Amino acid sequence: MPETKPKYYLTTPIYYVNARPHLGHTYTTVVADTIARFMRMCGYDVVLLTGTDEHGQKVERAAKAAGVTPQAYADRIAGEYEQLWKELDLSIDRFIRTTEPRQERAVHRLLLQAKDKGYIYKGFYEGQYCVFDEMYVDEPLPGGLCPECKRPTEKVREENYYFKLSEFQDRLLKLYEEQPDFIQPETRRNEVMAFVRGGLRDLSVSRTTIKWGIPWPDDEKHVIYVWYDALTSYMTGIGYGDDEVQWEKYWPAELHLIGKEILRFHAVYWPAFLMAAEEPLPKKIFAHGWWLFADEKMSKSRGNMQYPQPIARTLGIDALRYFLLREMVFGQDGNFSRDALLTRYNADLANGLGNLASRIVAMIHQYFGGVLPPPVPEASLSQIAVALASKAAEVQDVAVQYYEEFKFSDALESIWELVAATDQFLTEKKPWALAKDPAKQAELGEVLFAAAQSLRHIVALAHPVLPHASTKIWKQLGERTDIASQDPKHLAWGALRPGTHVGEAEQLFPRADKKETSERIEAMEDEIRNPAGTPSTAPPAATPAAGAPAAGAATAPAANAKIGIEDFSKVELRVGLVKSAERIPGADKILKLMVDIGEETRQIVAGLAVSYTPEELVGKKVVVVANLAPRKLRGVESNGMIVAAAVGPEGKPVICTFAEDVPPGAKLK
RNA sequence: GCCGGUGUAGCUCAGGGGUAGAGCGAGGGUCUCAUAAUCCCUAGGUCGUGGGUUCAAGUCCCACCGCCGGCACCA
Repeated sequence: MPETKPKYYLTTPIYYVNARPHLGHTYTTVVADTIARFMRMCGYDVVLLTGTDEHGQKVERAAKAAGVTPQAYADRIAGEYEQLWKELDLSIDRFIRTTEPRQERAVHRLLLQAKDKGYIYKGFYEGQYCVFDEMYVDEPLPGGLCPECKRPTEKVREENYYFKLSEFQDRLLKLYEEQPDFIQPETRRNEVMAFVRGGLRDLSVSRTTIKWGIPWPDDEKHVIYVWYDALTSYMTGIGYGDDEVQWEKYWPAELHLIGKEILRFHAVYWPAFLMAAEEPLPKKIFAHGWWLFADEKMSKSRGNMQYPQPIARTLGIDALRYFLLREMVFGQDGNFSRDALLTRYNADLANGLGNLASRIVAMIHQYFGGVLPPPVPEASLSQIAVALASKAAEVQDVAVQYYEEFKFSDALESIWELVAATDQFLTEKKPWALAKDPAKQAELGEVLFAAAQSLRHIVALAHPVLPHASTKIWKQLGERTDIASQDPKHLAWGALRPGTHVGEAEQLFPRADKKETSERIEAMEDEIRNPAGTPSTAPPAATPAAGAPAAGAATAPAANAKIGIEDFSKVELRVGLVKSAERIPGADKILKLMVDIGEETRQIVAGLAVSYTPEELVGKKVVVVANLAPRKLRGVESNGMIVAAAVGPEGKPVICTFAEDVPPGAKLK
């Protein structure tokens, strides 16, 4: 027994808890999970770490806005992360929270190691400070404006501890040169090198303006800089300062997977911190790109936050994973759209893999009573089966190579070449025709065996990306072995065992009606973005064209909590008279209404089309939520909401109207 | 502003001196085992613009335009 499995330690970022987990976090973690699964299949002893970074100014402030303690706030968001990873069934081995006691011990230890070597000193930070954003501003022009909020800045002098980053310039450059793949992709490496060549200033690694953090050892006025804290958690998570055996075994990390926005911290500060403490350096930092939405970065202020749950719950976890890995070239930015998601889903998963599995399994049932036909002796493989077998071998090599290079989209593309080749193979060999001729039973068996074999290759190779669907198909083929322990480099053609019973054909990826599914996903997203009963925290109509709550948006609502009259009075309800109503092209559930609410006529988009025709609504008196922040639905701006009862299992809307005549604009209380 | 990248079929992109490619979408046809799935055929695109080098340029050089990223303490 090989007890000396090589180890492979990889990390996602330790996510900052000032935001709820969204598609971006999900992407990184899904990539990490895919690599972890692949490496496990290849025989590595894999540890995948993720976690939450819970200290710092922004958390302190968000907690204050939510009216809870920072710890309570962090607990809530950290819980959301843990719950999401669980829902997505990610193979996470360790979860670290920076507010755990072991983290403080670890951070102190790493810091003191650096301090003992003389890399930490006390100094003064002096510069223009923005009180509102609580941050120092570059280019300390006295009286200059804050680039973030455009408010005047003040000159501030703060006592800080410093890290002698300036001493590491040469050592860092040497690292990047000697280990060219330390930073990937290459453009990122170039950026970092240019940055480091430009000279490094010492880094202040403590703050006195914040309370929420790990206290400086023996100087309680100071709190340790969040990045020093967060980066150290990669070590804490595997036992640094806590479990020496684990620590010795797994450190250094083979891979830190990050988003490009936090590259510098990982590629410059982190190795410097480790050099200072004389600890081994991680092997590789890989910075991936962002998901863009209509070419915009996802952000709360743009109101285009995208969450993974609606996709996972409508199309399945594997479909979400497939899309994320197939659509984005790893390392570059990618565009997310629901349309692209559904196109990929239908084309590749439903029509492609799902249909292929279904036709093969169905034919084995139909023609062989569900018992896998006997294998083909190598020598008698027909020409076409030989071609298919060699295609499978080729795809295997290519896909493995791509996985190793983290080129997931290429890996999947090549695996899908085998899907297409197998479909072609069936089209050419026509097993349904062979089945009609009793003399061709053996040939029929060969064809189906070869097709089943090819499918086995496909799902084994796709397993890191599609862990659930691949396992189901694996079992449908009568495999008793564990797909997760197949070595993708050594898949044997002909390894299927004949005579075993194949499972029932199951539709793993039912074709999705684009329009209907898209609307379902959108509705679920709205629900996550603006959970029912959450008063919008956005200032009334202050932000243009955005429906997302502003600061403190991470506030999750306490479910069904009682509210006081003062909360209710925040909602402005008015009588509205529907002046006109029309359908919106491409949307069959919502209508665009013009509603007279007294002093003005508002454009409101309402989800009433399933219950009412536009004609029915015109002239109706309705209840309007008048002070709702504007938002866009299907590209059409909506400035308010029509109150309606949700009836029946589908929640069909029934509008609320008045028994007696009321003037438009009258307030409800 | 400086540095780097990028601009190719409706969409996403590959191709880096020698008669323009793939996937998806769309149109037509085919089979019927299968999820109205599969398979086959159909893209004539000034390869951002203008110069240049060359027998020959998406492919090399120069300039310009558009877009993206980086240019330190924001996770």
